[in-house]
Amino acid sequence: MTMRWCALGRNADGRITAFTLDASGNSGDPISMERSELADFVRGIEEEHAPRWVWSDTTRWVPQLLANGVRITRCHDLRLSHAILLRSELVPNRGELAAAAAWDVGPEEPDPEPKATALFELESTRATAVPGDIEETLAEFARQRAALAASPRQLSLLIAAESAGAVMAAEMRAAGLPWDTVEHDRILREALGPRPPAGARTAIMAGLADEIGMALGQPGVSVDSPPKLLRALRDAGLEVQSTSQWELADIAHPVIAPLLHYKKLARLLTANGWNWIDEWVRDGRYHPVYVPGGVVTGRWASSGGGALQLPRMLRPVLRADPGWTLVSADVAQLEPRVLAAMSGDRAMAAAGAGTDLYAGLVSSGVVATRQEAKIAVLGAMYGSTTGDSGRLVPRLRRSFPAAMRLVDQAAAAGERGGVVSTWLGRSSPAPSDEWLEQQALASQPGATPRDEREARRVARDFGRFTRNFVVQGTAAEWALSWLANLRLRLDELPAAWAGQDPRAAPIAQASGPAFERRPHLAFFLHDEVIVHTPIELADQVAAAVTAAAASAGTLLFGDGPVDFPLDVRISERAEKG
DNA sequence: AAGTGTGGCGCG
DNA sequence: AAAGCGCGCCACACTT
Repeated sequence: MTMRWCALGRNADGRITAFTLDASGNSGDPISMERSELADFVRGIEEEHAPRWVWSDTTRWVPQLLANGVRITRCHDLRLSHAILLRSELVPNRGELAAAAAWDVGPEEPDPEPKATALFELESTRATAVPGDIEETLAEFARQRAALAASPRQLSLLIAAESAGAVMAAEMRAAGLPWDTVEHDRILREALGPRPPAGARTAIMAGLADEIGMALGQPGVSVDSPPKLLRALRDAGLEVQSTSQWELADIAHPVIAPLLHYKKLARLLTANGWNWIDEWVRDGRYHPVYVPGGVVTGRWASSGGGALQLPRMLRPVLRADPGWTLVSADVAQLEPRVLAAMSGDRAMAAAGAGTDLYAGLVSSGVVATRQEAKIAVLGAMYGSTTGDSGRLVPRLRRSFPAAMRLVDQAAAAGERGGVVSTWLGRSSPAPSDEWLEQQALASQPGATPRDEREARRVARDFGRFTRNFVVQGTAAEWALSWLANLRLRLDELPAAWAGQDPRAAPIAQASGPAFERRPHLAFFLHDEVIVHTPIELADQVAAAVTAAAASAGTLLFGDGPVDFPLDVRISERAEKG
């Protein structure tokens, strides 16, 4: 039998059952095992058959496999797939999925760090976790296969990409991002001065706070409390509505400079200061918790440590192990390129034919400066109507009618309370009952002008959401495809080192047994990826990153005119160890 | 004391 | 410039 899928589930008695299926869905005999046998079982099946593993929830299976040094190539994550298929307007037969309500749950809370133990802890502590037993796993898989069989092909791509994302998120969490705490401490000291006692300001911040109090004529004013600070500013004669930095920046007053400086330092200290290092960096690795599917558009969310908000000033802190280096890549203007590809807008594709789409808009005469191009494009995708951005959008409408029609139609659908879908078929959530009720009330005879105004306002809000949903969501699909393709290419690379004694290959011990001799994904942020790799393979990794981007473009959009150029950098800070 | 809401700011 | 999309996290202020 050709093994195409291998489903795993647990039994009531705590043992694990594996069910293998061929392409027709015929199953082999069930295989029952103790939890302690699972890692070896998966390793053996993976090497011989490389099936698509089918399981309830990747976060409950992969971390323990990785802790035992076992990686898998492909999976079908039933929880994430259920969420997509249940809501997708492209799935015609959603009734059975809707009836399986036990599968419609959000992501689990982050577990404590999985231990490298032979015993698997597959029980969830959460009451609302998805079912993990083998019968329910097989039943849900059958429902999803039926749904996919009745749906357009691209949904199968989306399910595969989402599932690959789940594996990659677990792998990146386990491997961690190589983090130089000495450099981090140096940056903190340079900006903030020596580490203060717990809960206290640094001396530099205290000095700035004194300056602020002096400048306002209110010694001891509370800088950390926006309401109090706002009152103090207004008492000092500054006509501000908030204490936001963008409102303060342009005011000429002695308090502004120390205040903005203080805000910068306070942010650094509380968000990414010494306490953050203590909490999140272990053994030279930052282990962020990625949450695939955590954003409605399909982007990943994160939980713990603010992985998606690492400030630029801390980028020098990312440092490869001795003998290793970091290959970083980001896509130039991913979202407008995705919009050009989705809409088939040939003029917009042509503007992006270089490496800089914004520069392309300038040279084709649509706008005068690169800055204007950026503002105009973002305004078009976000639904801006006022300011410079809103003023520039009509020019785009003339130059790129197909692209603008696509986002305008998505916005119109949202304003009507409708649902829109991404290129691969992820659908937006319907508006809330409250929203619908508000729209209904505003069209009743007794509605006040205020009712109508408010209803129109929230309608436009929802239209901006659906407008952006199709672009942001499709960009997330492109990025997932890119990453998944890259991962497969990276797994082919160690062969390139053949002829060398594998025992001589550099070891990244801190990344754990599954990653210590191979290039691996280390970080992902919407349109940006970082690979941690032995130096010898860095050029090949860079080539793989580029090739993967081309593959993603072809996978989603065929051989269309839109390309997705990358900025690829190999870290210079790594030293041969 | 613990939970919820808000302002502010970091990222794409 | 600070309006227009999506997030997470912190400190403070207010509620229970």
